[in-house]
Amino acid sequence: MADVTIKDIATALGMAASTVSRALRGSYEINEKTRARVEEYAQKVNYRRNTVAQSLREKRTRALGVVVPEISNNFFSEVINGIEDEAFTRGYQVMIFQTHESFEREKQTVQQLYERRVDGLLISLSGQTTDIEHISRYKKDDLSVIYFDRVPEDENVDKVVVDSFEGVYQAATWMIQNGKRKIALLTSPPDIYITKKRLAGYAKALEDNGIDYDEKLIKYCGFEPWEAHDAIKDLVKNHQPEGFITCADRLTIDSYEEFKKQLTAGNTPLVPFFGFTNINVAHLLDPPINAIVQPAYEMGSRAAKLLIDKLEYNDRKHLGNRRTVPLPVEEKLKTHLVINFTT
Amino acid sequence: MADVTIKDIATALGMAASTVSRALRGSYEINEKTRARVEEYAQKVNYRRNTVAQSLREKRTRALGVVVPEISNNFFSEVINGIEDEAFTRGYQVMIFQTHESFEREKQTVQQLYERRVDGLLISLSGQTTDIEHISRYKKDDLSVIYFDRVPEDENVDKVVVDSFEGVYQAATWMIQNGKRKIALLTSPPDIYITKKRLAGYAKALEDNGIDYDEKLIKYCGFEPWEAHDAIKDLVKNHQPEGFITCADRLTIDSYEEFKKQLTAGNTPLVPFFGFTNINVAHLLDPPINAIVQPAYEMGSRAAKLLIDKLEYNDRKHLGNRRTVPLPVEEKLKTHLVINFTT
DNA sequence: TATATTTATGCAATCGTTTTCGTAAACAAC
DNA sequence: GTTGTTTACGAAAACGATTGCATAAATATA
Repeated sequence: MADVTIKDIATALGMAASTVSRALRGSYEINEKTRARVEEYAQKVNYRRNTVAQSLREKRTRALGVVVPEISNNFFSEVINGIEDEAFTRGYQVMIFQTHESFEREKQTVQQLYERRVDGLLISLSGQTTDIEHISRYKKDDLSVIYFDRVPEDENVDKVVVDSFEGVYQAATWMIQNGKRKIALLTSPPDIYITKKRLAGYAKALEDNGIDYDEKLIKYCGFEPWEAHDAIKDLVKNHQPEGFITCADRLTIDSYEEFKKQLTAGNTPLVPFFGFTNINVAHLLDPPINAIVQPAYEMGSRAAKLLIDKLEYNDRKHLGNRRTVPLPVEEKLKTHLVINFTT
Repeated sequence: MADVTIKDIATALGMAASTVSRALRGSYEINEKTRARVEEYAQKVNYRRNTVAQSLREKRTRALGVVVPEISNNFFSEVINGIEDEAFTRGYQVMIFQTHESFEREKQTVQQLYERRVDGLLISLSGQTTDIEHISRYKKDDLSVIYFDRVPEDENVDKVVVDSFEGVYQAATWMIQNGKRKIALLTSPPDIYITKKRLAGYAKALEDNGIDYDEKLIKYCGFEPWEAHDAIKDLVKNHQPEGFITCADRLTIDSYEEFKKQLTAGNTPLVPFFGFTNINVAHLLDPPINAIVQPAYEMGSRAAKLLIDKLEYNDRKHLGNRRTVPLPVEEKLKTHLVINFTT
């Protein structure tokens, strides 16, 4: 049978659709008895409101779009977890999409999300994305956006990030305190914003401890496993680092894999290995891996909270309160070290 | 500025909304010149169709609902990956929700999804779910459903599962071929459908090799880590198994953790450890873990394909072709063993 | 030239809800 | 008993896109 609509209920009960609508949403101007009748009947015929119609009418969907490079990545799935929880408790629903690191797909996805009229967007940019015209072309009134993790450099957008400077600084400092001076750093491509932060944290730790910065210990890698493998091979062969720091979830696994291979082959001594990683089995690896853990869940829930707050603020502004445009927010979350490997 | 609508374009170009609509969707009955004018103008004013309105009118959303216990679980995120890819290429979008193993939340979520008028639903049941009235109460015409992984026993529903009987059978057989006879099995609670399958596979492998079935080597665990920990402790202390097989992703990690602890403490010899797991670092663990790998990505894409095929079949039926009700489908996917540990 | 047929477009209803604006009926105030 | 006020509800117009039906203009046929 087709769905039962508000109109059906109205006819059945001999009243107007508007009355049923009001009764169902508990309007104060409906008589208690009428409300009870409507509710009872609605229950009986298993009425379910049609959110599509409601969204059209109200010009809002109570849906949020989430765009990430890859869902099956511990970090992102934890972030999504956080987003979903916050959204759920605030009565929003979440549509999730992945770009597979493709700019084209990101562009398409954002457009589709806009066409679906999601109320807001939470996005972590693809590896290929260099500018955000494809996102910012939508008016802020039409689509609120919060960036997280992989954010644009742009000053005028809201974002939630991790303090990578601090994270790398801490990891490098730990290395140095444990007597290591030749510390290899594997990180993302050089022109990305976040790469610069990481490099700066690394450099600062060295500087603070009077160690010379050696360009040859730095490797820039993309998303292909072989890039990490090659980097490790080269480092081991030509520079024999006394410790490794890797700066992304995938990168960490890929380099660790090769590192372990080199270790087993006897090409490198057992040295500490630090990774920006959220894998939940870091302590079960052998040799264990030290982790710079990003508060992924929290990043998600904070970003979602920020977005929803913004949406509800936007709503309020229509009530005629004078509008003070809120400044762009940048939330910076702290990483923490998990030491599984001790020298 | 508010969105530009089809009507806006119509007024601007001095034509009717219907003409614009037809031009935009490339109807054959629109003059080439008119179409070009409309398209050019639409482009210019950055027109985006409003999917909400379209969905209301067409009575379909081209959205699929996905409900899983937990997103941040390698298995499920891989499944989602598969779903999303298939859906994307077929022009559907995906809304993802998690139940956190709660029946109440599952019920709420399914209802919300229905109210949103998703065209179909892909669901893996929560740990607390024992019957599916909360799902099947929606008429099949209104909401097509495909179950995957954690499916109901019901014969009348479509599902995609893994051949757990075979998976466990193979793992147990491998153990036996490697000279192990006292094989511990850690699995899900006893009354669940899938548990029975797993037990049967285990029992059959023993039987085929003339080994007695020992009830004491079987442990049933829920989702709490301590349950796995306790199970391992007890097994090690009282039965000294010559091998372990665990039957779920979480369970595998939790038991392996305790197993490793016991191993380090010298309470158990180094014996093979088999897990139903999709973690991508199984080979990097020490001792390495043998995996019964489930084709998670494929499970997702198959389920999505099944669902979309069904939806499009349902559409066709309105064209008046005589309707043959398709029988419920059960697709059974093969697991495969990944041997990282050799005796 | 009158009629039939295409071709290209407009009109208006529809999808299911919400909401603004009325307005009868009931009640209160004087 | 006339004039306000509530109270409770109905009528109708949105929201934006699609589509069946009607029709004017252009072309073809007789």
